[in-house]
Amino acid sequence: MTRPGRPTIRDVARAAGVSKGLVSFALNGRPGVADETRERILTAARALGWEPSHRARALSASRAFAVGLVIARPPELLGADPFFPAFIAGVERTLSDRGQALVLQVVPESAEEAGYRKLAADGRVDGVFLLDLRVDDPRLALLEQLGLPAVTIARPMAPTRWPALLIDDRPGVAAAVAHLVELGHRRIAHVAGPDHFLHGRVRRLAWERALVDAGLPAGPCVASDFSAAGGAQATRELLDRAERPTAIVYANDLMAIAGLAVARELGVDVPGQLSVTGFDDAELAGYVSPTLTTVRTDPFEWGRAAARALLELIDGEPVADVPTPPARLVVRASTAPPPAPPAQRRRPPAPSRSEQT
Amino acid sequence: MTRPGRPTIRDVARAAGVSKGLVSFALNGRPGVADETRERILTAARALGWEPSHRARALSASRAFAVGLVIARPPELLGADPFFPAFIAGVERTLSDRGQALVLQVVPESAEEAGYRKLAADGRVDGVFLLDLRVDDPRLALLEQLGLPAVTIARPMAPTRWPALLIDDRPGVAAAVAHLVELGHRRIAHVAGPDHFLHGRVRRLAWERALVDAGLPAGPCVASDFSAAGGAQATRELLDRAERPTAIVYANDLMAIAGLAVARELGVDVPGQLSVTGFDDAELAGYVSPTLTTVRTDPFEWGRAAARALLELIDGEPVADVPTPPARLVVRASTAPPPAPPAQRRRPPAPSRSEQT
DNA sequence: GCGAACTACTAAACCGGTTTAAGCAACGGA
DNA sequence: TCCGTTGCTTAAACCGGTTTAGTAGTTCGC
Repeated sequence: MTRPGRPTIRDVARAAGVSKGLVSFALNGRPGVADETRERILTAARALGWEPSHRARALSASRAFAVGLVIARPPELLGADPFFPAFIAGVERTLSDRGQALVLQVVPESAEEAGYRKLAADGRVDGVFLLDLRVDDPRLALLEQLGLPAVTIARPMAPTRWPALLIDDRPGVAAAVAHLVELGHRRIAHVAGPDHFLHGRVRRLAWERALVDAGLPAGPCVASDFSAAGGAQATRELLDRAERPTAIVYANDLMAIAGLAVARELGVDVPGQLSVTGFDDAELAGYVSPTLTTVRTDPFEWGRAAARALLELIDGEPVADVPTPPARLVVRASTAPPPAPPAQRRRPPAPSRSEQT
Repeated sequence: MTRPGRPTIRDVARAAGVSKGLVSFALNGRPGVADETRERILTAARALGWEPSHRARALSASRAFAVGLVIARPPELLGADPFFPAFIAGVERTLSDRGQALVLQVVPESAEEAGYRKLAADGRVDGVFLLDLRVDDPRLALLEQLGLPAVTIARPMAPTRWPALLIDDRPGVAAAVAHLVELGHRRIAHVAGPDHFLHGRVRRLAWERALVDAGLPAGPCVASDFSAAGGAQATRELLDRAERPTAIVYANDLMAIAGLAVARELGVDVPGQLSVTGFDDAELAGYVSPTLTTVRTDPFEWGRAAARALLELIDGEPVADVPTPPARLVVRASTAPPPAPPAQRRRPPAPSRSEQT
């Protein structure tokens, strides 16, 4: 009498002439099983085409064998951000080797907390990634309260019990500013991301710091929102000012590309009259006109590394913060020396600080 | 003695003074439970803060309460495509109300089949979405063989047992071509997606058909790959030809935007000398220069509808193909009348066919 | 020659739900 | 008065693994 459906551990046990428990032992490579018996069991399992039921294992082990990702951005913003797909692909690269799955939640911003609560309550995942960190991020306390292991993408301001992926945007921004300074720019503006996002703030502070390091006065900064619409609006604002900047450092490529279009509409030549840098190195960055000087990051690698750390954490191993390779400035055609000043207000080149990385 | 951890159905049963089974009955609203008792059970459950273990339920019901999505595109391509995040967000909107989760797999193209096999073998999901349909898609047979319910996004060429989300790109492309024809264009080229992708082929055929309908000769077509690099390359090829097209219909926005940059590099004014249309209406489409005339689709709504259909299918209900609202042409600044021909080769306006939608 | 220790294995409990079969009480009909 | 229903409830099996406790049979030490 053939029972329909997938074979279970019972069928294997019967076929090998042993008990269920022993099959489990043999499969999990535990000691106390005679070599000859283990071989017989594995052969029987293979012959039946048995693989253990993930669901049964999840129940008895009280583990989900999955990790979660809650995304609380509006879809428009997601759609243009090259970060996510690459990050997720990297995560999968690690997960797939280890029989783990990725559970994704895309929720309205208002439902973010509920998203994590639900993943935890349902026991859908054993841990989560914390993306788009905010200043004083309330999710850190939430996850601690929920007892849900997490790896933070970038290091939060307040110390936490969770390991962090050490992403440092500062050298990238610093390199962009240094590049502009080297070209001769002195009025270097910034179009920032929201200041409550850690990466928004960090990039802004890095820009500020780089100006100081170059001995330049503080430059104009417009807070924006990482969106194309926001980038366009911010650019218009900067170019409307009496004293126009000769260069704009954008906090991401999407805003920078929108900025290119605005400059063009206003008849401001890039890079002739205005230099522009982005951040991310999205695919389009190399295919707009002029091609965009930007900072290249490696979200795929981040995903791999973050997933590895999270799985180790879930396994109870002690996990330290994970370093990542530094970002690299990619110089293209959107940056050039500033236009010669209309009135020759000559000043000596930037004082103090002689070196730049 | 307080037992640690989450309360289980046992605890609720004990608190309400009934058996486990009755708690299950009460919770699932099954008949045969006295009203007074049901109330008592629900009260006890609420007091204990109990919610049923998803894992236990999954085991005994042989259901995962989750659906899957396997994405086999290279991450660069994903990153610039506004389709996915919006589609996924729409899927979630449906899922989250019903206690379902989304399991995502991003795999190398070579591992696509393995991705589905694994989702099925692990019992991680009860059904999947089939995206990026190909001509003679082998996954249709695979899923049938695996017994994994599916909803196809767009209707496959060969009939299947799976319901399809009826997405018709043709009216969108037709509207774009009609718009160009109305402006006076007669040499309308196409930069196509890969022809083995259904949406690549469908858009190309729709373009061909629209030319015929307008009484125009077949136009030049360059097969490309939906990427910015591909779009740029294809554009260069078209603009290098002896007889340049006066308009190019691109199969997606990403290629169109890359095309704009190429035109600019070559000194071809858009829309003065060349009109350009895209497909998708990505966020950036409204923020490049010139702003892009394109076809707006609604992937969020598609996600909602597809998820609804898939859940019904999984529940064993008969599911018909799901209609979707038609795409809409969004006219912006990248289209205009063609330049006056250098040599006045006068011909009467397009014959036959008088109406266009 | 007897208990201790070890090896190889089995039986049964367990994870936390759902579902089936059975039990009990009250009720209606003949 | 007895039987057949109907309504409510319980006990137990079940999903398919993991894990613990326990049992034979050997080997070792003294």
